[in-house]
Amino acid sequence: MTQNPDTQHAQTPSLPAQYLPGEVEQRRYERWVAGGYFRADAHSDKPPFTIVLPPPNVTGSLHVGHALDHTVQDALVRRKRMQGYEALWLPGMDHAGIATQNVVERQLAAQGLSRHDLGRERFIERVWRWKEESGGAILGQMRRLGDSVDWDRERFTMDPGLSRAVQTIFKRLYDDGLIYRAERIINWCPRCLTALSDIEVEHSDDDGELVSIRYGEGENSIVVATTRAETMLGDTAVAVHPDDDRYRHLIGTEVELPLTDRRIPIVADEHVDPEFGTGAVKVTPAHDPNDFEIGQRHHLPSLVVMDERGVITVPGPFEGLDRFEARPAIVAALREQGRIVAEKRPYVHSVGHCSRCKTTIEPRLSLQWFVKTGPLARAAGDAVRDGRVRIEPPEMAKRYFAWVDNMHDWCISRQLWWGHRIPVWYGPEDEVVCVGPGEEPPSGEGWRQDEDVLDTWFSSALWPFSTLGWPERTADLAKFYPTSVLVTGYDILFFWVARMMMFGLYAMDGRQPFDVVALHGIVRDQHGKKMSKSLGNVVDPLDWIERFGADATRFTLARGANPGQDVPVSEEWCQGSRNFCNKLWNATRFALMNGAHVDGDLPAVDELPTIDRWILSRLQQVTAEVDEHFEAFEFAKVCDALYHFAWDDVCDWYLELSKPVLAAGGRAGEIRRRVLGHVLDRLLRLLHPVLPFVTDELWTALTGGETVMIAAWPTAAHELRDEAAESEVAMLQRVVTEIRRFRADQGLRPAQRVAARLDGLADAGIGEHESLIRALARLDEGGADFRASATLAVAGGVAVALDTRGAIDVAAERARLEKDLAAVEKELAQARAKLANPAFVEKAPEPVVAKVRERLANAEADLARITAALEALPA
RNA sequence: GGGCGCGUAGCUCAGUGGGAGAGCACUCGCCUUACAAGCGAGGGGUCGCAGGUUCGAAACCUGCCGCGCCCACCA
Repeated sequence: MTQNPDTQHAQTPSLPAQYLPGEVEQRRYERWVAGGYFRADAHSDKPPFTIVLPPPNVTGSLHVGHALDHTVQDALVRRKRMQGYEALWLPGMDHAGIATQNVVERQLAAQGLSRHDLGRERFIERVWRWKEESGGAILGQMRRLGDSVDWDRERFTMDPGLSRAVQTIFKRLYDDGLIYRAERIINWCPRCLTALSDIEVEHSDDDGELVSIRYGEGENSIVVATTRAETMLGDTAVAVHPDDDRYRHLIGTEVELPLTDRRIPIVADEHVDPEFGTGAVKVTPAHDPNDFEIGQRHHLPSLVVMDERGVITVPGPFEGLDRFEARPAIVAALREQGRIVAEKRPYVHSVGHCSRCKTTIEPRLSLQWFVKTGPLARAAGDAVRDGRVRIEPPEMAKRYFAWVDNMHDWCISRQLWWGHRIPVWYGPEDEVVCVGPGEEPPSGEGWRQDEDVLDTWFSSALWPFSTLGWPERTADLAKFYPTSVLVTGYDILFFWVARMMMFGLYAMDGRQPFDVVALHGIVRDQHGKKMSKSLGNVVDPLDWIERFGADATRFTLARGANPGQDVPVSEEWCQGSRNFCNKLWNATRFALMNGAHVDGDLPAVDELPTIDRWILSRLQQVTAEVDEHFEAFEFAKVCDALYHFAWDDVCDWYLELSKPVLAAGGRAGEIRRRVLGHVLDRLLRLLHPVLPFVTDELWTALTGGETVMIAAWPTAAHELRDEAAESEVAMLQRVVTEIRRFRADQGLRPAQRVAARLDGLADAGIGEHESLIRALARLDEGGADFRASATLAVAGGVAVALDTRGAIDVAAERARLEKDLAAVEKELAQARAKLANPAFVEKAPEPVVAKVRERLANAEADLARITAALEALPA
């Protein structure tokens, strides 16, 4: 790193030349917490703005996806707080039943232990210890990210209060007939040894083989096709379509089931597709959901042929074999009997896997608890349909409807230990008593509580109101429900959002849990690939925070966050964000060194020079854009607008244009100091939601205020919009850029002073800025002795001539002019063609036509100017 | 099988009816006293393909090709 020691000196700036996030972030966060700025007051008069944090699982630490989620929420909350809302961001964590239990079981396994070695009570104690450890790590990460959550209201899904909420709603649903217990086919994980809900099953296309097996003998035999030969031991029928002529004569007869001593009926069922396979289906009601339905319709018995680990239990040669060992063994045995008619391999079909451990799901007949989703799901769909709840982006609503409108009953019992125990007691005479909170469970001989716990999403579904104190009628609930925005990834739309809707509407008497669902995408790597340990492209947010700062990390994520779209990130982009923070740092540092300050009102507009009116006008425009984009959850656009305003307008132009007047001092200098202070003040406020740390550090240094956190959010002042100033500065910028390009083309080094005369500035309306133009383009006053000239292209048909005293590189200049000429001629041809088209002139809106006319005029003027310049070039 | 989305510069993405953009990367020149984590200038795209609508299409419609995701009781 080259650094001129002389530049480090003199003014003894109070701020170092580089932004060093580490120390600043820690100090700032402690002050925010100590100042109580994160605390929300349920009794204030301010309008509420509420976000409940989607509770992270206590399974480890936060990943970069959480960092995105938190950044978005923090930005929303910080802005609303500045806007004067009573802003509550409520933090907490999820006990994450099966996921957490698996983590702890893996830890035990490493010591050669299983949960059964410890027993239920000691195992749960062990999980609680892990929860403290993991939870503590997560809280630390949230602080590092800068989350402005109300720590006094932190919740955990297994807190006593939230557990009461679980019991309360369970009891209420049970009494309303919306929770029931039944023997059904459920998704069973033979490794986790628990039932799973439909959405905890991931389907993938796996290779299998479809074998055709002849059941029965001779004329009355029938051939069935299956991918799961091992389940044939549990077959209790063969089904064919009632209209299938091939099999009509067999309906009502029985066939011998091979490898067993049983005979099974052939039944007719509409469900069978005559086109598929042989058109005859083996029916195994205990091991296939469709077959179960067929079995119900035809009163078939259900034979369970496997235990909970997927091991065959039918006495005989296959007993004790795992289901995947049994399959080839049974096929081999059948082949020996000459019963395998055809095999098709590989046959790709969809197979369900446990979302936690990837084990192949075994559909299994078992007695479980269910939520009857029909009425709840209908209400959840209607709330979105009638506009009470808005889903952003709206396209995602389609997915939501597709799901809530086709929802099966929800299996909520889990054969786990970590979670909310099902509040149901069974009596000695098979009595069933659902026990509400505060009620005494039945006691006495033979009574026992259900061993199972609830699906972890059952308690998550209560999160927007259980965290506010429900079922008590708390001040929090009155003030902060419904919550304002739910921010989460589209990947848990079904898992969580739909279920919060169902339970929220049910428990809160039809009041929705949130007004808006703002969905973001998944964080991916710089090539759009999903992050995974095996690809080695996982980003640890703490790593980035350490190296680039929390603000840079947040900015990188927010900058990629288009609604509902995945967010690609990379280390280089985070570096870029860090650089942006540093840019802000140095801009403010420059301003402070030059005496910029914030006090009182701005000078009257008519007293302001063009340059100030221009930057103030741009500021209003950006303020309006930022507000618009915030309201639309367009965080990428919020970041983009502020990035370009800060870097391009403020740093590259406004500060550069200000250097002469700041150096000169006087009244003009004083005005500039105040406007500069004002612009930075507002810019830092606008950036604060996304970049909380660096903006607070700079804003307090600039203004002497307490914290930018509670500074008022800027509103756009339309009276400060000034199109004349904007176009004047645009012209100035074009002239400066043209001269710089000429210099670059001519190989004139920046340090090389060039004496030159500028003509045409007054015609371009920027005559008063000549000295500024000279300063930015590094041109000295020219003498009379010009030997070469270059004429610069400028909009509006105005040419500004620049004559240099020294000889120029004629070839280079000619080449450039010829290139410009070609471009202008093309432009000219296009504009002429358009205007020559009567249909265009007639039908196109007037402003469009006017614009083309203007383009034509400009092009004509440019053509003349360039031609003249070419002719003026020495041969 | 059903549904959704995407295809724009080397990479990642904005742009939804009127002169092709940004960040990063790249080339050239610079320590020009806020910032080399910087400054200035520049190169680079028949907007997936083919039709259609329109005075005008990257944008709207249809089809095709390619990619991704979600859902599903495909024996």
